[in-house]
Amino acid sequence: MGYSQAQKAESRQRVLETAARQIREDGIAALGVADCMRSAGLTHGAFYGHFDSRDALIVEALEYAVAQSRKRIEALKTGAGGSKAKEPLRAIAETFLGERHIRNPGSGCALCALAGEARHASPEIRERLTAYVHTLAAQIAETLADHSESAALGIVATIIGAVTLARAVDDRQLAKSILSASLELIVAQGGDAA
Amino acid sequence: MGYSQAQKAESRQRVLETAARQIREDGIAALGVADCMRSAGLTHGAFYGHFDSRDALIVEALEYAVAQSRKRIEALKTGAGGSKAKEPLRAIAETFLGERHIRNPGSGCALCALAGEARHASPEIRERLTAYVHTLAAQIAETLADHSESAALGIVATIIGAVTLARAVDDRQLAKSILSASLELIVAQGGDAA
DNA sequence: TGTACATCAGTGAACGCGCGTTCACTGATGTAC
DNA sequence: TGTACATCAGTGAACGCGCGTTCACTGATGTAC
Repeated sequence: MGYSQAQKAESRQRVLETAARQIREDGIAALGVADCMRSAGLTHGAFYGHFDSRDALIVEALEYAVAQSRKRIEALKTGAGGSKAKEPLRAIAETFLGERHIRNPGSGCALCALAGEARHASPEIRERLTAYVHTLAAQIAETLADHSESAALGIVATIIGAVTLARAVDDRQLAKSILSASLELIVAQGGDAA
Repeated sequence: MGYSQAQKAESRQRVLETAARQIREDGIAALGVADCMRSAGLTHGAFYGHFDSRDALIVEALEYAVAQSRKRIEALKTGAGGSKAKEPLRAIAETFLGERHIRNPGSGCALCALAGEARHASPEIRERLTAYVHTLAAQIAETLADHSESAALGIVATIIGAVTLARAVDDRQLAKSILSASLELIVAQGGDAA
């Protein structure tokens, strides 16, 4: 068939983004090399021209997803998009606990999607998710009146638990109740202009 | 070899308990029929004399684990063992967020162990975990001053998130911080004699 | 500018392995006489 | 009470399938002349 070098880079990027979506959507364990390549518009044989192994792809895909999440939260904090950043904690919590995020794990927060699986994952995966917990807690602490790292960790736990449960449960009404109750609990912690 | 009928029932129970432990410890996906049978002291061929399929075993094992959890929380609420039931919310939270529970998922709360995997599990599994979320929330609501179902759901989210994260993270100090911050957040919600 | 050829991204068949499931067989149990 | 035999829990080999990985091959790209 023949492909230029630029096309190879594009292919690789497509595989990476597909994997980053798939691991968040269906879990790390469910990511199949052939399936991922097919979704990226290639056949499975081409895979090893781009990545050393399935595990290597997964680590890179996770890094990609985590970096993406970091940027988005930073944007929420500073109120990007020209909007006010009056209540950054509320903005962050509403985004995490919002219907859009709950229904689209594939493009959402990697920690929310993978926290439950992390315990069974490789050291590389756990390491990167652990680093992201630190980042997320620090980002949230900055939005608190007292900048409390401890309070921020409690909020992170509530967010992860609420998102995980809302997605786990097969009852939409219950999911909504979990999310609104958790949002309330979080903003009450703010001590902010909330 | 030859076995009596009583021994068959014992074997079945042993397989069930082994499975209930293994799904909580390593996840549903990781449960292998051969592995589970070996852990129960049998060979894999005997499996289908006890259960229709791997999926049937998993559903039954989950039911077993959930029933066990329900009873334990009920005991904590009423302060079983002769001890006081003065601060049942604190007692429950401390048990869930305690080191012992974090380090022993195999004998702990099924929801804490499987919440993250539930999204990818069969409808039967999700159904049973959803029912357990209702139970757990109701049990916790009873310990709150205003019996608020909503506040209870926020607390459940925080518990699940804290336990999931503490187990996910590869940094023991961070895990401890998450747990103590979450405990504080929960008891502050109490409005109780906390 | 045109032609020959080396490169290499991608293809698709094949391999090895693990796992869920099946099945012919074994031998102690416990009933029938 | 003792013996013959049907039952059936458990054994272990085998099967089929899916998946990660390998590899010989294809054919467009882009360089050398």
